[in-house]
Amino acid sequence: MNSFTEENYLKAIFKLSQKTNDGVSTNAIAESLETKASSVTDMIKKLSEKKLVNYKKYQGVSLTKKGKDIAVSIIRNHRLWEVFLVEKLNFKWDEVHDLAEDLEHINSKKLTNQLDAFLEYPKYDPHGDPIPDKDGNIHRHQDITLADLKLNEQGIVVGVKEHSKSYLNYLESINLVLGTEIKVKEVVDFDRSMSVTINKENTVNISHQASKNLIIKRS
Amino acid sequence: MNSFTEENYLKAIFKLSQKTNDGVSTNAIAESLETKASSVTDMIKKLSEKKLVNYKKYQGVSLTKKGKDIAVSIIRNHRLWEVFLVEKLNFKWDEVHDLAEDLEHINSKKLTNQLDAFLEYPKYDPHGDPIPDKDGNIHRHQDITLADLKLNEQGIVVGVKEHSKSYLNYLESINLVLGTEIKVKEVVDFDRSMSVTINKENTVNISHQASKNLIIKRS
DNA sequence: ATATATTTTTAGATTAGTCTAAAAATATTT
DNA sequence: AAATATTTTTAGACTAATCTAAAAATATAT
Repeated sequence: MNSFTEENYLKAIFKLSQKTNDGVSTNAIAESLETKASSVTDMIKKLSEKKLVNYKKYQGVSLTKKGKDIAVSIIRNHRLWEVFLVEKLNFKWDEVHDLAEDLEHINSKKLTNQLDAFLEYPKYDPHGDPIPDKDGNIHRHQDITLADLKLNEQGIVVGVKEHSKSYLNYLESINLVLGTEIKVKEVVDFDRSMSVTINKENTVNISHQASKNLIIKRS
Repeated sequence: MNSFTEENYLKAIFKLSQKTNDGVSTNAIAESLETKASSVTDMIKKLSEKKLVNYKKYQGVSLTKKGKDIAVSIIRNHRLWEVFLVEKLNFKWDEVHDLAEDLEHINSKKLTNQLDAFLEYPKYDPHGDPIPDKDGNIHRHQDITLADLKLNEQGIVVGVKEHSKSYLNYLESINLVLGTEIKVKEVVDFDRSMSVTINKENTVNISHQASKNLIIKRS
């Protein structure tokens, strides 16, 4: 068995490798887990002993098959629990992350799969992140954001790239939730802010900072 | 915040004080948590520092109000999760204990109360143990077991005093589940075994060991 | 009431995970 | 290519929770 701490390292390494393709650096892991580089080195050695990561001194680290399987299954747990909290227990999408961080470490294949069935095999969590299936397959959205849309193009909001409470609250305050239809009415050249129409009803102004974190499916 | 370990000590002390009324002994705690007396002494000192237990060397230990509140809320969590696992995720009553041991430590009043509401405020868990309410009140069953019933008396099975997989499996194999109506048809004097009729249908023989662990409500 | 047995506590060591400070390796600049 | 900066690793220390072995306190038996 692996400790919560080990699992959190595996998850962090998995998420960081998504971005880089390359080996993940000690410092990147330290930053992501809000710990010190020396602690990371220690833990990497331990994970390497357990054959969960590939590691050569000073060369960065990558997950082995075994390590990746664990990371993916924890992410699966996390996202299923988020769905449960929102769909069944009436939590808001900005309230579920921390609880899911704890729940994800409850280690039972049966629990995970029964929960999945109970929720009717959801494909995405409340933030639009894809839920890995039983076999660890992840169907990612195409990486198109609102900021990529040109004048008069339209799409459906299918996810967010930034998960902070403040961003999620802001989106909700302007009625921008998953499934919302959005159309670009104006693009301001100098700061890349946009005017967009939401659900063919109201029009709002959105900063580039906000639009580049909104994942869109063209429609 | 308290660690899982601290919470488990509080829970163990709470359960042991139910039985004794008196202060709980170091050895009793050690046995219940499958650890050593010396470890218990160390932890008791720590809990005492935190004002969660009353402790005087060599005099046994008892919970303070604060300690008791924590213990009860963990038991509430445990039993609510057991209901969830059985009612919503189709677990059997002999499969849920270990998972609930983990889930009980997820610390969120909101989660607990929303789960309670989602389950429609159950009063008992799948083994008939009472679920403490929001304010920590516990409505215990009267302590009558099948072994207390006389010839021709009858009652409803409302709980078990022994939670081992083997006992629970045995009960299920003879169709003895919560809610079953049971009537004493014969009591064998020398070994106190009984013949009982289950749901007015079939009649089975039950050892004293089995009957004294079955909690009954007279009917 | 003294001797013996049991229980509880203390002393000192161990393991997991973390940290700081310094050393070693790698990367960047001039 | 040497000097400087950055990153990574090592060395050694700390805390939480545990353990074994021995000492101290309490309980039981004769």
